[in-house]
Amino acid sequence: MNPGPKREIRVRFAPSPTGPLHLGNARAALFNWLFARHEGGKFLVRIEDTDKERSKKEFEKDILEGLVWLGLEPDEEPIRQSERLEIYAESLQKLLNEKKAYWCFCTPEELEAERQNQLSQGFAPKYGGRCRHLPPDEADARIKKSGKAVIRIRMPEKKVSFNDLVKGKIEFDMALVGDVIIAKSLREPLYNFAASVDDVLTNISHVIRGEDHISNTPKQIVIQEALGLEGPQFAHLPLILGTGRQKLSKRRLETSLNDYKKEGYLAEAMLNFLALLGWHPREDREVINRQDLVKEFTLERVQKGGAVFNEEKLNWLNAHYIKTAKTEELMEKLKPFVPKTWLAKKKVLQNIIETEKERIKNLKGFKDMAAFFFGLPDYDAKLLIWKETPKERILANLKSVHDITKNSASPEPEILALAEKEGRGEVLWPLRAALSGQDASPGPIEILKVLGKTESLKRIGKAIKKLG
RNA sequence: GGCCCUGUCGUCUAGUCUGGUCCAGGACACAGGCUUUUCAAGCCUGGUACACGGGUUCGAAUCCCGUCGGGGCUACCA
Repeated sequence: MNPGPKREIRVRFAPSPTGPLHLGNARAALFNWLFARHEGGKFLVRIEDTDKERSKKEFEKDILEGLVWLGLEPDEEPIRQSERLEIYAESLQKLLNEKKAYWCFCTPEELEAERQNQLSQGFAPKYGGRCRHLPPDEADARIKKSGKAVIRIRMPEKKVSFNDLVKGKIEFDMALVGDVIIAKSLREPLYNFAASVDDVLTNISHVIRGEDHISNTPKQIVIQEALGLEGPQFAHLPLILGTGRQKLSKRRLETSLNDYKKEGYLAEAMLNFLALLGWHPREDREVINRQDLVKEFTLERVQKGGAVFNEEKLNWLNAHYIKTAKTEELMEKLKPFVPKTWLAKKKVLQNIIETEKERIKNLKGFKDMAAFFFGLPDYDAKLLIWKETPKERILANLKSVHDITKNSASPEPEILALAEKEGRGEVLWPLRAALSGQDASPGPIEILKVLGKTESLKRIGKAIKKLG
């Protein structure tokens, strides 16, 4: 609890690979990373895969990939708890030898009956301590015979408090908790034990995690005390909530960060958004890049209350980052989202991106938005008509534009002049419709430039035919 | 039920520690307007919040007490 004055800052992100990396986890990872970078410390990743049934390699992969995407790569090779069983067994044996932990032979059925009984009488469920005073040699004999026993820690009946770096002082009465199970066997440690051992053995200085772990904290402190090792400081982050302050919806929870990537969100936008969920810089600033995030981040400014996930703001940030991105960079990011044939026409694609940039909401939507540049969609002749303008006038204007485009080296000023004379809507609308085949698109002159003379003439010609 | 955390616009939040400059500021969203060939973008304007009730004080979003609301945990899951 009393970190030395020069203790090295080491934080960890410790997900269990029982599901994809979701928003809550991603934010916990980000805050850890930010804290480490701000303090000049190290950011580590630990895979908590002690639950053999639920842990899956594919989830581990998803989590690690998500971190890479956000640029939150660990400073040391990630470690896996499943590969550290020896270490936990040793610590477990040590506690057993020192009588700080003991074997418990109660069956799950007995325990469940006890729990129900306590609940029905209005008591908080707690282990009664039947096996607490079994003589060690008797326990050893039984363990050799049946092999079926779990390990419990002797919970001291005292109050345990810690100074949470975001919540302040928190105190628990451990008399209410009782002797909790810390392992299913010597080689099957449970979460609270494995995490406690790892945090001290890997020299973690600050444990920054979701507040769903607050009630685990005193147990972990007791375990670390029993081990005789100096524990880390704790900081518990408010949870991300769903609409209505309810739990984040199942759908949202199951939406992995990588799904957002596939939907066309930029890592920068996601990072910015996640940072603002439960944290805020000193100044009123909504758009804040990675570098400034690192510079500004402190745990003191982390919000205490839960934050509702608000996708509209994410969308706005995403559009903002797209709008302000360099075309070259945008092109790189767009690559996985567009047909290969488009990529072959690099220069054209670049011009298209330039014209559509401020309209793009997400990378995925770009394809539909820009498709008309590569092939004129079929459209109804009615689309060419501007408001109440007679067909004949539209036709005449399109013909004039066709002539200008065909004969002039730089047709833009002349088209504009024509539009001034004949009416902007009467000239520009049908031109735009003819070139795009859509009711919404960038301006006609811009499209014309991207399309080039030949293709533009073809499209205008087609429109004239449609009207004629 | 018990234990713990938490409560400023619909949402993210500034302000709370160190009471007055806050009849509460910014952002997203929304509404209206400007611009405009369309859709966007941009610009301008607008509305909406200190959960409630008591104190303390000349004065409270800020301090104290209570109530209510929300969340987490209560596993041989993490």
